[in-house]
Amino acid sequence: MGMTNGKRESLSRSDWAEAALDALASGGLAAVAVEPLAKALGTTKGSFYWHFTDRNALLAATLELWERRDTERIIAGLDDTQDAPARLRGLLKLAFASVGDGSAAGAGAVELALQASASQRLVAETLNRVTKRRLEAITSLYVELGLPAPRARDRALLAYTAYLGHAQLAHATPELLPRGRTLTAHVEQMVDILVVPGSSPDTDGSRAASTGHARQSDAR
Amino acid sequence: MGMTNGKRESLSRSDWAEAALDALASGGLAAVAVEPLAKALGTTKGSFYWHFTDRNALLAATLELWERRDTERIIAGLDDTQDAPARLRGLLKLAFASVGDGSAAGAGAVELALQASASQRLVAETLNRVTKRRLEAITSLYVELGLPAPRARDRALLAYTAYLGHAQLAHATPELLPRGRTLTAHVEQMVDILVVPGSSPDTDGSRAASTGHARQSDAR
DNA sequence: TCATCCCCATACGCTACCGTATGGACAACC
DNA sequence: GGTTGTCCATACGGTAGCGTATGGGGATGA
Repeated sequence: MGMTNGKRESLSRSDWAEAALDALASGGLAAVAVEPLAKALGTTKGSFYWHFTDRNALLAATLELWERRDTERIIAGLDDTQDAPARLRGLLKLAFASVGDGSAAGAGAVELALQASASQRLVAETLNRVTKRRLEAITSLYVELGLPAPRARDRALLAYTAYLGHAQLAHATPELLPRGRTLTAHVEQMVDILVVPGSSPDTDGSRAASTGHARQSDAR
Repeated sequence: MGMTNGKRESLSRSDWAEAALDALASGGLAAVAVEPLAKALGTTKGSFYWHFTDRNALLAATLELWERRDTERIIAGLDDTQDAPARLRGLLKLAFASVGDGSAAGAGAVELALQASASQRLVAETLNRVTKRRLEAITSLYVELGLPAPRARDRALLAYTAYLGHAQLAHATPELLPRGRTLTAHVEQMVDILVVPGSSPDTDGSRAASTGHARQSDAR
């Protein structure tokens, strides 16, 4: 009971949830299906319906797993040792970069799948919680930057909105995004535009941040 | 042959495509299914398989219908009588607004459905064409604003990215978006940030727009 | 050694959808 | 008024997935 190691012993509830999360990331919500997952795990439905009552139960477990990890991730992503502008820049750059450089399914795959299936109540609810949490985190960073609360909220919305759209583009039409160095330059530029502090453009010089976007020179 | 009026005569190919487009907008790609559509049209599969060889053929017709309309729409959306900044602002505001004020499925419903199903080759291809076309249109507007080509492209990407993300938010988690007047204000602000020309912050005074972002126009 | 319980395999029925086959209703035309 | 062609209804077989039922293997404890 509670063996979380995955040799080839008997499967556990979380093994199924893990596999379901993978399937969700790569095949969308429809891929979270009992029989295909059983095949992928090298077992049969018999196993599944012992651990779960329902496909819906699996879905719930999967969503919870994702939500928990995401919450941890967002907390870990905020490096307390830096000041507000650096943290904001870092967070945004990390988010935009994690989307997937153009080829393989990046970190945002799950959220895109969920976004697409927001008609499901369970999905909609977790999505709401996660999005709310993220928006609050970004908003508070903008507040630390000196923006008044409502404006900070607006900026956070814009930033998150850009993140979502970027993930969409990277997933659906990667050919239309720049690649390689040009991509990172583009991300850098977006972050620049999204961050623009109210007054001081660069508080500390310690950060080598905004590498050399200055001119966006490279014509490629 | 070619009767496009929709009394209760015999159905035509485009009747099916039309219905499929509706289904696509409201129920996603999975809703473009023969038997359900037949039920919705008050007929049976027999009719469908007379007009189409395949479900795939229906999909192709539906995508083509959408693409054609979208192309017309984007052309119509660009009002030639105005100058570049006004056209850009108008286009963006129209796009952001058409997303759906928060309740019913707005104009962007189809694209979101397609975005979610970009694994399908047919979908990916049309999506590519449409996105490419849109990006080019936005880019050329930024060029008219005086930006050099590569920067214009970057700004266009950011703007389109914001549009996509906004549509996502409006569709999946509308509760997290402001509503009513606050929403329009937010859109206005986003457009302000997205438009910021390289040099002249406000070419024409006719626009009462830019609510108050006045400063923080990036030096450079 | 035998009973018990955990974990899984197999077989079954059910639903939803695809695509095919076939036969008609109905109008147009000769 | 029979023929032809258009358009649709119905019936059939096939696949994929859900959920249930039932039985069995294997460890564990008495």
